[in-house]
Amino acid sequence: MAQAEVRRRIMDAALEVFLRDGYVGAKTDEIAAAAGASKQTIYKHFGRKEALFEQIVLDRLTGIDEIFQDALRKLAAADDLEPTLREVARNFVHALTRPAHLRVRRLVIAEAGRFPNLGNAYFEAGPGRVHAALAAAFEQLAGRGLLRVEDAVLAANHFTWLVTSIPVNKVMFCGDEVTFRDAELEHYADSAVRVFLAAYGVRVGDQPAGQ
Amino acid sequence: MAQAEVRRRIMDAALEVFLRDGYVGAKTDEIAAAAGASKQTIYKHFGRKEALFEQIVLDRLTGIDEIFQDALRKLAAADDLEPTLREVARNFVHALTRPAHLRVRRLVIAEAGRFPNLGNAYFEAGPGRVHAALAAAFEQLAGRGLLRVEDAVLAANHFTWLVTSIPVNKVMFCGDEVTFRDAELEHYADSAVRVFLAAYGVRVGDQPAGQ
DNA sequence: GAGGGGGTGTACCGTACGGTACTGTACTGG
DNA sequence: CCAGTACAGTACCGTACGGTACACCCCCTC
Repeated sequence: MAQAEVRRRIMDAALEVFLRDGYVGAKTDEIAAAAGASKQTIYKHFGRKEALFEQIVLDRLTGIDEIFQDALRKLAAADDLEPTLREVARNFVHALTRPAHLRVRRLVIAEAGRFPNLGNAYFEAGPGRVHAALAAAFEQLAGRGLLRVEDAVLAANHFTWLVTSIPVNKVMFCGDEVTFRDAELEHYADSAVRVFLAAYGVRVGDQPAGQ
Repeated sequence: MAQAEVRRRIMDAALEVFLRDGYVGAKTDEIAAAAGASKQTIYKHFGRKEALFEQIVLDRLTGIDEIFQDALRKLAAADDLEPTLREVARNFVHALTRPAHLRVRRLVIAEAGRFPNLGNAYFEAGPGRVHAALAAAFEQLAGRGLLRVEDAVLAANHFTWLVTSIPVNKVMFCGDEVTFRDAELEHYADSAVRVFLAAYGVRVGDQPAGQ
């Protein structure tokens, strides 16, 4: 039963070629060569180039957010907010700046015009889910008087983009060879948390859970 | 002397086709048809498809930041910080969410792998320049005791991404048919300013220009 | 009114790519 | 030992695209 293994080899090779050349620029012959497979086999498994592309991108989407779910559960239950939030932020920035993630992000953006449903699916499974989970955590924290949050989803957006925008946008334009040192990423995370808490944290003198 | 006019017609048509189909997907025949020009003329003017593409993108870069320069000069000299900052933010978010800008942004990101110099040039001429100008304004404001800013470039990044990230990222993934109502955009701008000032504004009881 | 620069239209060339057909082969189960 | 299946390899088809060549045209200038 080597079927699954061949299929995986094809998908891995195809992902690499699609990431490098884009959907139109990728050649099925090259994918076959890179996979060490026959073009015939590819078409047996996936039917059309489009289907292969969609399968691959969708495949990369499953479980994007699971990495954060436990961190966010911990966050919602945290008593010591600032260090926990800082940990979440560092978590975020490290995970989201991994080349494996950013290259897919670039590819999806690039092909969002040709595959609108893929763009939507990516946004839904990625930022959408993360924002929702983060907003839920913020609401719990607000309920416990540890955060002053009026619009939790907005706050989740602010947090996420504060943490990740600088490195992510740089890579979007300047390619994958841009890398960041850990200290740099953590500086982004920490300063984002500082800004976030200045706006949404409770300060001495505030009423416990007021808006 | 219709030379310049034909050239412009070609560039306009080519931009449209490139934006719709990407670099590889765009067909020179189609560009010629859309421009009402002959393919021969295109190749007389630009030589190769790559050169045409680069010219067009570079052409869209000139003067990106000029829109903001006067607003930022006004900001640096402002006495009443919050409303001025809010005006700048609304300015930003309206300008950057114009389809004409976002589609080019998507295109550049999409082709950053194939044209690395274009990605760099875009980042330099766009976000780079804006961040630099904004940072200069923040430093002046900090010098006048109206802002508490340690790292002005970081603060400029925070401001910019706080203001624009939500709509910009949505469009990146979900295509150009996503539009925003003015009220929505201004809500993003205002809430971004609120967060920014909570972190970087001076509060009663702060020493005049302290860190 | 001859000449030339800049343009259009079209036919064309070479190549390359998505997708298919065909052959041969290794493995697997009965 | 046989049948079936999944695969590699390769040749192939049709089409399409980047780029060029050629014929013709308009307009301006001397």
